[in-house]
Amino acid sequence: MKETIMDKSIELFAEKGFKETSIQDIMDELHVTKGTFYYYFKSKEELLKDIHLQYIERLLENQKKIISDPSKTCQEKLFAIIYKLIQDIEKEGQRAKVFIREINHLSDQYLDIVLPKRDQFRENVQLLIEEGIKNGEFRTDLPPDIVSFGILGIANWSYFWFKPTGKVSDKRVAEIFYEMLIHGIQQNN
Amino acid sequence: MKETIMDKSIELFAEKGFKETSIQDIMDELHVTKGTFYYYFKSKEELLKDIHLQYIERLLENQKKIISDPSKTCQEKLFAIIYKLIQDIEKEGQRAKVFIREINHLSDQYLDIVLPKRDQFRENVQLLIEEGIKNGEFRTDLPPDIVSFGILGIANWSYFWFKPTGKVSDKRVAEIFYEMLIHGIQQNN
Amino acid sequence: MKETIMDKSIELFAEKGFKETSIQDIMDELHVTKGTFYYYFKSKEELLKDIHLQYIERLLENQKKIISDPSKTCQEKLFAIIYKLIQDIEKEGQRAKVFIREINHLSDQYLDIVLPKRDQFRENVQLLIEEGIKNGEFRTDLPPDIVSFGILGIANWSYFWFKPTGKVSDKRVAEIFYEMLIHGIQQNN
Amino acid sequence: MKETIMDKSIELFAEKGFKETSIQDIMDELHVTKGTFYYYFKSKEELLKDIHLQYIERLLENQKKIISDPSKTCQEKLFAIIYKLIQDIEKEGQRAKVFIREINHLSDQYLDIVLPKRDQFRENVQLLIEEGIKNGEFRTDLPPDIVSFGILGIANWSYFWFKPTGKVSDKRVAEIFYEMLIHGIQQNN
DNA sequence: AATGAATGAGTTTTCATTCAT
DNA sequence: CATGAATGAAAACTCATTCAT
Repeated sequence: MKETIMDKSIELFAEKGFKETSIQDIMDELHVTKGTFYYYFKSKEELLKDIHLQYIERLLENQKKIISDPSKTCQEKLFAIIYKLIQDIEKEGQRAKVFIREINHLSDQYLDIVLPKRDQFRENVQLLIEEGIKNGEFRTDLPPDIVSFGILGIANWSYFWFKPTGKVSDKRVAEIFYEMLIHGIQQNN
Repeated sequence: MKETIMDKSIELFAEKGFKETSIQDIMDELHVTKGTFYYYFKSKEELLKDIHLQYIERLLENQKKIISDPSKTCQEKLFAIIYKLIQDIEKEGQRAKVFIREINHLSDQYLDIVLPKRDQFRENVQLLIEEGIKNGEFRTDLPPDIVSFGILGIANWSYFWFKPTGKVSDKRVAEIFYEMLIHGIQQNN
Repeated sequence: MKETIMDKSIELFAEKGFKETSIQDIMDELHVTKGTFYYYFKSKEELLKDIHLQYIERLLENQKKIISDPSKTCQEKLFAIIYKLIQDIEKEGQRAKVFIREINHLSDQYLDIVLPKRDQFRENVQLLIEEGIKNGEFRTDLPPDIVSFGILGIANWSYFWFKPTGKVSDKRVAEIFYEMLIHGIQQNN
Repeated sequence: MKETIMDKSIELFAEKGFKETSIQDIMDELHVTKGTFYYYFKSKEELLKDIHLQYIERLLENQKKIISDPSKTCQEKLFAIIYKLIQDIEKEGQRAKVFIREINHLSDQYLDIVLPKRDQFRENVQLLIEEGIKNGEFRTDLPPDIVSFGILGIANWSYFWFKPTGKVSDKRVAEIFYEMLIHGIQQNN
């Protein structure tokens, strides 16, 4: 039931927004009464925290798997991360939407738990860049932290416009972004 | 007065969020009564629409100025657009925050007015890329629409992390992102 | 309107209790909507605080008038205070009931305002006793603080049993208590 | 278990109030589930009734022991009753608090059981006074019913202010009140 | 005896909006 | 232009109670 409530709330939060979705709305769709919600969650905000935590933890896990693969170069790992992020929109689009859009409805108490994990995801990308710089895969004249923000910007922003139903596949988008990032958009003669 | 209300509401919307800010909150800070609000605005949502419209129109104007400058190459124009966007965070950070974050509180009726202008901003970037491809400045093997989304992702995402008070200036960030985009992050031997 | 709400709420709090009376109950009887309540009061608890404060301040005022009368002996003043307290049940019985019974529904924040005034009322009785001891009216071998608690106990407890409609008048009850206190209940031969 | 629930609920009712304490609160502290409560009690109100009944019955028993002691004078018996009441605060303070403060949360159905016993306790004091009047121990010019209310007022009110941890012992307080009642507070020359 | 899930009616509170003055 | 009062619909949350297991 707890899982059911989370799933349905993600669906509604993604569609209408956190503030616009009432507990009533969620429970109505599940054909159970409002009181039931509070048997499983302490508050609406706790539910949102759980959604965030579950999502970022899965994200970190995936990232870890990719990064710790010794058979891949840094460039390949970078592609894998970007691909995974965009691929997620298809399968976990709603979760991602909520994760990116509704973070500001968490109060400090919960942010203290969620934000460090979010930061770590970005930091791991930075570490990957740094490693790539050391081993000669990446340019030495670009600051890895800013670059990591740029890369995540490209990928995360997809949630605002990418439609899985469109004519361009998630893999193709990832490839284009990867190409753009690796070789730049300038024409080389 | 209308301008005063808009300014104060932007301030509060940016800080606390649209839903979290009541008309009362806004008017309290202006030391006028709630009723006054409805003399100047039909509804809270109309206020939000006005904020969005004002912002995107100024953005489009700036963009137009940059693009229509015949003395600049496409690459220079691209840099100018990125720089302008990031520079805005410093001067218009609150407006930008509201613009990016609170779009989903506009109902269809208002989205019909705002969204086309938003799209046009992105489309203009795409047109710039296309022009650059034609004149040999940009690579021909990358689809301009996806690239334009990527570029805006890099720039817009800054609103989530860029602190004007930090040790890296807006100009420097813009330069790094520009470099990254133009030449790519790969080390070339 | 604020006064009307207070009056009606005192009536209902006295009859049914603070917790048992909902804002709805109060406003229903006044034929206005619930929202109106929050135009006049910040919360239900603030209303209770206002009731307490209004009551204890009137009590202190009356007490001051009695005590500062130079034409009365301490014994006469003591009688006046007791009489006033019991007399109040007839006219202000509901207020008194709420004042005595519902104090524990005020949170610390409000208790800090109300309790010092309550204490002062008791302390003033103690000061009166002390003065009477000095001028030879009262026995020197009884501690004035405990005595003051005893006196207030006798008077305040009336709220639990005294019925203004009964066959004994408020004045008669005050006289009996006064006699009992002054000369004791022992038969002297 | 039933006894355990009663004990813990008295503790919590005394501390936070009847309405403010939920069944959940009580059972949480006992590390059992809410459902268990309804195996032992029909309702929350029945629990409160049981607490009241248990308390007043013990009180009546004690009173009976004191009153039926043929070796004591009425004055001695009166002292014993007052002492016992105040002494109770130390040992049974929480029970007493609930007994005095939460009576109004009992509905008529239960009041019919509890109130007669409460009244009887007071009436027994009245009977003691009447006996003392007959045998010449007490004044004949004071109505025994009102006097009994006064005596109980003095004693019961202690629950609102008497702190067992204070510097004055329960016995000393009882003695002072007894003296005050017997001989009065007036200075006799 | 005890549990765990669910209910439903109620509670306080918020707030966009209206409107006579 | 601006105010102050009122509305009404909805929100989050609480909790005594029930009941199958």
